[in-house]
Amino acid sequence: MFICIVKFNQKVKLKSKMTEKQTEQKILDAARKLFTQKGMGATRMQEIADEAGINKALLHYYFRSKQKLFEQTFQTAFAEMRPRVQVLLTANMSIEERIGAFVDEYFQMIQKNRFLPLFILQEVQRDPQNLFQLMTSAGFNPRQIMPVLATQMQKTVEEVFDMILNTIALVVFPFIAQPLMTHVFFNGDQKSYEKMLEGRKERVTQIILMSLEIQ
Amino acid sequence: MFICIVKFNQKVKLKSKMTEKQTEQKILDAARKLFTQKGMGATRMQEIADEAGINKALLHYYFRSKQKLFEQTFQTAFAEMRPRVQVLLTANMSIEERIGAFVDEYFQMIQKNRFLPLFILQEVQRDPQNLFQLMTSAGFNPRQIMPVLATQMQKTVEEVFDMILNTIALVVFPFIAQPLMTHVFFNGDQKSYEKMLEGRKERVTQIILMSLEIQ
DNA sequence: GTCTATATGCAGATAGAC
DNA sequence: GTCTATCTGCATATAGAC
Repeated sequence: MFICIVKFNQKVKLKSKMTEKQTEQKILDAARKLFTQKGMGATRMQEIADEAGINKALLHYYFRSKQKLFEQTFQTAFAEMRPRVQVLLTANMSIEERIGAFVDEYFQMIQKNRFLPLFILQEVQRDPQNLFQLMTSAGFNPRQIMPVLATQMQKTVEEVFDMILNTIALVVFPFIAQPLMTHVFFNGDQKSYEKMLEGRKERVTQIILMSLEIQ
Repeated sequence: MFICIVKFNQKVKLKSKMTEKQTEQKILDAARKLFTQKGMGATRMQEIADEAGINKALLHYYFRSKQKLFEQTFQTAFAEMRPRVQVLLTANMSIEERIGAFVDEYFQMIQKNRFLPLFILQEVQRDPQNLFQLMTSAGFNPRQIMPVLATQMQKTVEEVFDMILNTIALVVFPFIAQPLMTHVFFNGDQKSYEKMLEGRKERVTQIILMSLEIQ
């Protein structure tokens, strides 16, 4: 009798655990897709359920509330972009190579998460406290890199900050403005827009390197 | 008797017309402030009413629906940024001066409408068709400037497009990313961030002019 | 774990008094 | 024109069967 119960429990636990993982992941994928595309405020739980191919009630079973689902989704997304940025800025290369590599990696990351930047900017507007808290608990804190880079590059902190700002602006903006640019300048033809951006990675790197010689 | 009625009507009309203008303007100001800060989806009619110091029902009296209020608000905001951009690109100056003037004017415009860019980018995501229609009916169509500029500057259309994209990115991005940048790099101190941006107008102009000599 | 059915609350919109 | 009170619908969240 005792053995029987144990076996039963094990079986159930095993099965349920696998299903759990699958369903949970499906939900997170769906949530991420929709949250990043439309922002938290405009995304409906029903849409997430449909996208995940499950029932609305299951969302609450797994994540209790929309807010909690959002936080978990965001933390995952945010964790993905954290290590790359940091590692590159402390890698063992010349400044020029590191800038090139940084632009390169940053470009790739944004390309894989096209909606992430606008999503973050949106959420910062909507609920700054919440987002900053999430950032902190995700271990995102690139503040300290500025003085380190400054001494390594023999530049002032102001110049380094300017460089970082310019780099991010030139890399990120084409993606967040893509639908607008496509419509305004290419009559809605996305292919033309993307063709126009070919080789942009190299051009941006060149611009950043040149900008360092201005002062 | 007849005269009496006329006088009465005139008086009422006069009074109501003045009130109308005041109230309507108060609503539009409140709506613009909130829509541009939080986007249409996250802004509540109640919030707009509170901000305008009037009742929720009055919003519907003046603008029938939230959608209509939004459209009217947006058209006003959009009309403000249209003429500046166009005029500058056809002004009678050297290319260098025109780029400097363009950056200058664009900077000032964004500074006066800090939330407009992110607002536009958000709405493009949320409802592209609607926004593009509003843009068209606001007379915004800078597409034709690219080939004109290209011949004047003796550059390819691709190079001109790149220049425009870079300019907008470098000017606009610091504003849309301001809350994030302020928090991440300046520990929430907005003054420090803005101090860091001093003289940015000139630096951006320099970068753009230098970038033209790359190819 | 997953579903259907339902409760709860809120936001947009309307009715009607003044 | 402006208000209070109310309707309607939708979105989050819960209860409970399987």
